[in-house]
Amino acid sequence: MSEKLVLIDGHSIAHRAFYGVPDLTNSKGFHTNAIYGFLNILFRILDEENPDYLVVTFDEHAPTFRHEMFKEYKGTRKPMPEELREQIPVLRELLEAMKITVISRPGLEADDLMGTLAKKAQAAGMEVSLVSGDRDLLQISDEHILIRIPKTNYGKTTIEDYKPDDVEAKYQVTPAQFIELKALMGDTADNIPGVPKIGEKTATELMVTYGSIDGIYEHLEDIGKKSVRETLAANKDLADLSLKLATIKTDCDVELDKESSKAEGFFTPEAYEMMKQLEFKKLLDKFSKDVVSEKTEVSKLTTEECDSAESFAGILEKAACSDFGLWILAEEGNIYGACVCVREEDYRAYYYNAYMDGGKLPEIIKEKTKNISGRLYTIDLKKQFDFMDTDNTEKYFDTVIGAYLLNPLKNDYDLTSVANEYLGLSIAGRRERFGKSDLAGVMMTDPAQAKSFCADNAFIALAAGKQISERLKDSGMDGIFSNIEMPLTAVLYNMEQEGILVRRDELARFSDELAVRINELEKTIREKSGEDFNINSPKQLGEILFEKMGIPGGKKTKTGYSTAADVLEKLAPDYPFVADILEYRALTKLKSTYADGLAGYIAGDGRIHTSFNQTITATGRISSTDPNLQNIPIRTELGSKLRGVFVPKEGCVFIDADYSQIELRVLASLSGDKELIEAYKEDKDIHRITASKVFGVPFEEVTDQMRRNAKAVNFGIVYGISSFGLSQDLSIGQKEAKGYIEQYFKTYPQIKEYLDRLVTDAKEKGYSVTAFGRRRPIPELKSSNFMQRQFGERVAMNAPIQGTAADIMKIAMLKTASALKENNLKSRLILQVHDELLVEAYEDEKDRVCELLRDAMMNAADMAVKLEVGLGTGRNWLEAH
DNA sequence: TCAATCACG
DNA sequence: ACGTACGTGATTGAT
Repeated sequence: MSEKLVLIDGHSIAHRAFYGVPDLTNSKGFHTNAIYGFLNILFRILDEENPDYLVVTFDEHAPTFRHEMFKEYKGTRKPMPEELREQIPVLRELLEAMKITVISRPGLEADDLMGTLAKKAQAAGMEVSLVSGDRDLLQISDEHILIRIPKTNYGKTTIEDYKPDDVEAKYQVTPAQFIELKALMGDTADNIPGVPKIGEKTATELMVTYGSIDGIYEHLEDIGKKSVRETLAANKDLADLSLKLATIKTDCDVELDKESSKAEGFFTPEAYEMMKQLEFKKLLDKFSKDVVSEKTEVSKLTTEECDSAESFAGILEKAACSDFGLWILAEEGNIYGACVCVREEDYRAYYYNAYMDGGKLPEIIKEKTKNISGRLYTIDLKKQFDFMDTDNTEKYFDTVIGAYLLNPLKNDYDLTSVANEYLGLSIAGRRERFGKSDLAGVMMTDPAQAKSFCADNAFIALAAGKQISERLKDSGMDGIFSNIEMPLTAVLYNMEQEGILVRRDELARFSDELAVRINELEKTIREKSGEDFNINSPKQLGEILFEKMGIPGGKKTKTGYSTAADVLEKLAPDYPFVADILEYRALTKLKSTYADGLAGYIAGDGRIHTSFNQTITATGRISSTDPNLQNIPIRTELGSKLRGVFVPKEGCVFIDADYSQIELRVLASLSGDKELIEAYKEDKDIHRITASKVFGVPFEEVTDQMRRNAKAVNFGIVYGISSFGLSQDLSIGQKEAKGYIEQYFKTYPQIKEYLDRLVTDAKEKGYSVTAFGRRRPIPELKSSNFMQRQFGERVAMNAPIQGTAADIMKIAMLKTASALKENNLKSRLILQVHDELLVEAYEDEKDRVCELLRDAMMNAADMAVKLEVGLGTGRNWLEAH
């Protein structure tokens, strides 16, 4: 079989990708969409073609022979936007790292290099595929030269393939004629004034009839259309020039170096490193698959398999005398195996396959990890807790949480990403190894794979964990890691296990009630609009509202009209129809997300078990998913009824405790602002006091409007205020908003100083810090983009405040959990909503729990401003709040 | 898979 | 001249 060569037009493909792939930047604000799109096309071509050789060509900045031929020649491509231009050198660097031959020559365009290489390769008996976004290349198409033109649409790439037959089928001309056709149409040199331009239809007709531009000029008199005839007649020279400029050279001084152009070995560590910087997660997975075999040797891990549960127990017991890795292979409550990893000279892993004999393993693990003298390193501790003791967390080290603390901005802290970041190892993740099959299946079909997966986890937990541990110490975060995050993992695990009881019947009834009103609204909306459309589609709704019904209220979003609530609310008083839409929206939201949505999560025990995620937020808060129980409605009366379906179990009541304005109190404390601290000491309505001070009126004379404004400013301050943001929130002019802010800072001058300091410090360090030492990197502060920098500054002001409040709440949770335990109480923490805790308390423990809860929360941190806690009890969540 | 929307703190 | 409040997650329609 003949050898195959793939040639890629680097500029043209990057260009196409740039416009075809949605805007993409890495966390440093560097645009990456062209590179990303290019690589996608590259890998797709490689997969499809499996070529022997691969060459990428680029244009050079230097003038080409075409410029010499015609001084006003500017090339056929549009000028590049900066976001694309900056990507080209990085792309070339990456290709170099992948050991891909890149050819460019001053004085020649990529087309010419490809044309020459293609024709030469064909002459040497090779099959050639030429990939470009530029149809001019079709002239090169030949018996053994396939032209491939990728089109990137909506993120999907399709490739049009052209052999000479295909060119003829589509354009009715041969490849050789094709370029004459393009020249005739004038679009190969459209920046040259005076070049004749003939429409595609006419041009094709002429080419088909006369075969070439020369042929056309020979029969100029025969051309029927006067305008066409005259255009051509007037510009013969320029038509010839246009053709010359568009003709691709096939005789450049360039040769294919077979040795260096071999299409193999792209997956180098250097390339991996670059892709990591670019944050191409999907492509990294592709890489790790290919690099994994070579890398595991470097890791020097040897794995032994224990032949009995007893021998595994012995090894675990011995390992637990010093630091060791432990990872349990389990799924949905079933345990399939476990692996211990220790560091002797190299890393040694001991695996036990418990598939046939799972019964003993949980006991062994519980018993042997009870009193360990070293530290137990693992990955994703919360999931491992099904088979581990939740009590002695001070001995545990979860690499996932550690890696999160070191950089809370990442998306993943899994095996693959931690191994790569802290050890430079490429370790395949679960999906890559097992796909979607469940562990039960893997244990049967490929137990060796299960073993190596389990061993890798134990190994990486230990090896990466040591690195992470060091870095935590260096950054002063070992304290929050060991004293807050690790014990908190156990608390969260227990909360998830507890779950919360939900009245399924009430939920269904509420859903039915909503359905009735929704149907009515649907009918009214259709009648009033005279149209049968999908009200849930913002696109369709926007068209009905602003086009068909002619309601004023211009465009906003990229895709069309904004129909967001804040826009519609301004229209609602004048248009009852809009008010109907708003009500419809509110009700369908309640029904789909909450009434119906929550019902789907009720487990066999009648309770909803959410997941509390400890490694998601940038600020240190926890988040809740599947379902999210941190956004259950409360702000509207109708919505708040949903809280009524969350109830304590028989014999219990709910105790709800929430911090009063914790973020503002944190701000007052951290800034040390005398006025604000004093205001809090007065123990009166803080927004009213602020209004009184800011607007210079006696406390008693503050109007509701003034209080509202002051409250908005207080919020704004915490978010990293801007006059625009405040003006939007209050629907006032930006000038007026600016005035409020100035007055506020005059009232509380140390707040201003503090916020400025936060920004300065963060700029200097590159990260912000909470009162407890939790860091958040803010790369945006170094951005060349004004918007991004501005965002970075707001983040620098907000993160320490939100983050400190989050730290305090976490401490309060730990205190609460320990206090419940120490007092041998059966009451349990079940929910956390950022500044609120919900406890399912036994009736007879109610008073003690109230006391202990208030105590834990108020004393979680010693602040300049006292932390106030509001307590409530009730037979459901709504009542208790 | 993304954008728009809206629920919460 | 730009075009913004901070932090989340779920549902929907369009692609």
